[in-house]
Amino acid sequence: MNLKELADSLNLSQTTVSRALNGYPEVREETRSRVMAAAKAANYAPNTRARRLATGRAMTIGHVIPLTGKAEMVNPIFADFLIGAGEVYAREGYDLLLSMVPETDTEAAFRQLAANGSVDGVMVQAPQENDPRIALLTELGLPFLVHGRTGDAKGYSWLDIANLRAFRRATEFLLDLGHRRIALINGQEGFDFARRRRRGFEEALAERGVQPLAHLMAADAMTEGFGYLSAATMLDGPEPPTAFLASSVIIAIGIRRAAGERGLRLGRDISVICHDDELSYLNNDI
Amino acid sequence: MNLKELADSLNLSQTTVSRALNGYPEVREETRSRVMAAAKAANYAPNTRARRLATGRAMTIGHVIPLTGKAEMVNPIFADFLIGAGEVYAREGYDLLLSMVPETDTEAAFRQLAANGSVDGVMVQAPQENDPRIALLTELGLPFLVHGRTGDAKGYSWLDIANLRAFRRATEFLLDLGHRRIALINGQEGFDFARRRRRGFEEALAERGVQPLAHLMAADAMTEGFGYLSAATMLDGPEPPTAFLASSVIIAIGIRRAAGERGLRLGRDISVICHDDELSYLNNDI
DNA sequence: CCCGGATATCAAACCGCTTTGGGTAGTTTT
DNA sequence: AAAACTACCCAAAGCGGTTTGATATCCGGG
Repeated sequence: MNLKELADSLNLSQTTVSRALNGYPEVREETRSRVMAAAKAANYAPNTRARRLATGRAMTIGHVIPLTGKAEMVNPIFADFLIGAGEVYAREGYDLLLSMVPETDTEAAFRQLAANGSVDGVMVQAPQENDPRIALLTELGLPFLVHGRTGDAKGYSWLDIANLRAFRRATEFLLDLGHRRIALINGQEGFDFARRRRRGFEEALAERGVQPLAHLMAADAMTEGFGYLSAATMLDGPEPPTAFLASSVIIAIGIRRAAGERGLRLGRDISVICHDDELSYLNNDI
Repeated sequence: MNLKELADSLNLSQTTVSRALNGYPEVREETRSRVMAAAKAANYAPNTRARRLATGRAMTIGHVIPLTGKAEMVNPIFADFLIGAGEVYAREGYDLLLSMVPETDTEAAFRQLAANGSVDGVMVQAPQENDPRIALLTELGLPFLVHGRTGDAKGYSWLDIANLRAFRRATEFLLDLGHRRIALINGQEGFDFARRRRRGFEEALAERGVQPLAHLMAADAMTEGFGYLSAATMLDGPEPPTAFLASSVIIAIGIRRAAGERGLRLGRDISVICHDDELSYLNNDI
């Protein structure tokens, strides 16, 4: 059933039926309800492809996921973000287009999206310092929103959390508990969020006159293995940490493994604070 | 730059340009290369919306993710599957449309997709016994592929792994090692894969004349907390297991936590085999 | 009674591509 | 030399909606 057939069956023009369905005012209420009823009865839904061509809007937001060897973009936090974004889009009548491309092809992918008009805008996740995607998208005129920020965060829209403050406060909390050898196991430094977190950590230490120890700071893709190896090395070292600050619950699980192997119990022998610890399948409260 | 402009600039008809770009034979090689060059120079990409309307194909596969309270569909295995599917689609020129809907709205979502033609087909994940989605999609005539299977697995296309055999073999392996009290911590029984896994487990036990113990079997959404609580209960019980079979690495992490708290070391004091243990950020080899 | 202004509806243009159904040379058959 | 192909190219008709620019009717004001 398409618009023409529906209109014919009602002895109305396509114009009127279209307007009735889309809530335009220039149609009598009685006519509108007749149309609505007929549409519902016929199980009519406007063809998305036609509507998109006619309106010039794709009603779709693109997420371009660069596939690197590293796990960063496939990590569970990003997956959760994706789900949340999808929910919001759906609520507003937008679709979510997921585009998986080898990292080296991201630029081509964006150019493609901009040229072929299959999305109205894109989400940019995990920006690096001076992320080339921002300049590219600006040049292409393809609307975008950055999840995170970079540089002076000027000239584009972004949404972010207070990474620096979160880590400063967490560090202060550990310092208040008396810890002096605090380890930071962070995400890859290339990412803005990781740098902000480190700054927060360092600022808090500096404020209390505590020297940050290079051997108690690690940064890499946030995997369990990385958390484990880093923690193991630190714990076996000459000046082992008494507390850990982890950038992800996945890292924290690795820390727990390393600690456990050494007979250390979290919360008793050693303190761990971890960020991004709310994953549906990794509940943090049992 | 659209097709008309490109054609005009080349003094050719839209027909010829379109055919040249799409590799049709009725166009001279010289003309084709001229067109190709001009298209590249002008950075021309056919408008997706128009192309989709004209061809009647959406060039898009839909994944409808029901949002339940439970974590099942958001679990990392599904996320990994999504990434993999997206890669394949991209390779074939297809997009991946992600649709997050409250579980109660799945039927409406599928009807919508079928009526408005925004996808050419959909992927159905984690089927339950006699999954209503299969009947619905068949009725709607919307092509679909089931990841997993259910019932007699007849009358539709599916792809699946050998769940039953994997768990039978894993169980046999543990039996060979001398284990007799083996625990199974499984996914929700509503899902076909979980039932198959249990069958494999039970068949292996039966073959060796070992009684399956009800208190050593648990099934629920595969979270870390569930793995932890189940393992803790079992280990503290009167007949604790000497080995665990886990349906997911997430569950296994919970088992490890419970074991660790009780001074048990995996691989030394207790054996654990887990399925779906290959997640990029949860490397299993360190 | 005529005119201006709502109100409700319609025919047709348009979005940008694909595809159908010719047409025109030039070449080969008969 | 006419008939039958072939190789290339084109105009125009879709695809199924939205939107523009009329048209027809009715009503109140001057």
